[in-house]
Amino acid sequence: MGVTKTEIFTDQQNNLATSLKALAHPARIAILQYIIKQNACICNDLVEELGLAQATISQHLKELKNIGIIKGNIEGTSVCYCIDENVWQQLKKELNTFFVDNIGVDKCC
Amino acid sequence: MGVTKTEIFTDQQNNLATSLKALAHPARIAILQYIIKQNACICNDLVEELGLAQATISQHLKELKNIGIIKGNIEGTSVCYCIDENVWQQLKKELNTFFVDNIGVDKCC
DNA sequence: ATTATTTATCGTAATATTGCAATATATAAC
DNA sequence: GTTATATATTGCAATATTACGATAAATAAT
Repeated sequence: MGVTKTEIFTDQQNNLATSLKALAHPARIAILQYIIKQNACICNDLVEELGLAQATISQHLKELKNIGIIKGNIEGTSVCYCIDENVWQQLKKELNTFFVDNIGVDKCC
Repeated sequence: MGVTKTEIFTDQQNNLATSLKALAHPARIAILQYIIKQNACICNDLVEELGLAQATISQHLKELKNIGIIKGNIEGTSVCYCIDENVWQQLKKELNTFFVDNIGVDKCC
């Protein structure tokens, strides 16, 4: 086959997996780090900063937009991208819930 | 092409992306949640719990083992899997660093 | 109006991922 | 030794991802 069986998992599991998948690429991590450092940026900044083709950067931006973690404001001919604070904090919270502390040591059989 | 250009990113970016990719599948999230709930489990428990083929579960376990977040102790014919506490906490810490708090609101242009 | 700038989309090639049946391996039980 | 049990590996088909050139679309500058 080659297709994930989403129907056998919970919405929470599917959604978290989707969000993590969007972050799980070095270019997209680099994009987010750059946006955070600069507060905001346009696509072309990232093309110069990262050294990937414009089409490739645009595609990565689209994937980040799909999970809502960034949003873009049109400014003349360019688009200004920044972090969506609400989505960012929501994902941070979900990850904190997942990475619960009391796992307890030496519980392996 | 079709292959990630790892050489243009930092080790930190590549490593974080690799770890996140290992978590970014609903089956692997479900596996980790089950191990945490039960403290430990064997492959067959997961086959029954998740309803995926044994070969598929074994493959997912392998990917989780690859990033070190779980480890397996051989117990007779079965293998007992549990969370590797150190790797788990390390990843949690890296994610907390990434999800730094002071992003600041309304910084978009 | 024409030209430059910026981004998005389409098409395509290379590679990776997902899932499973079949099979191999390795220990336990008889 | 044979059989049962549990896991890993191999091979394969279906699908997804990554990257980029070419091109479209939309505004800005001249």
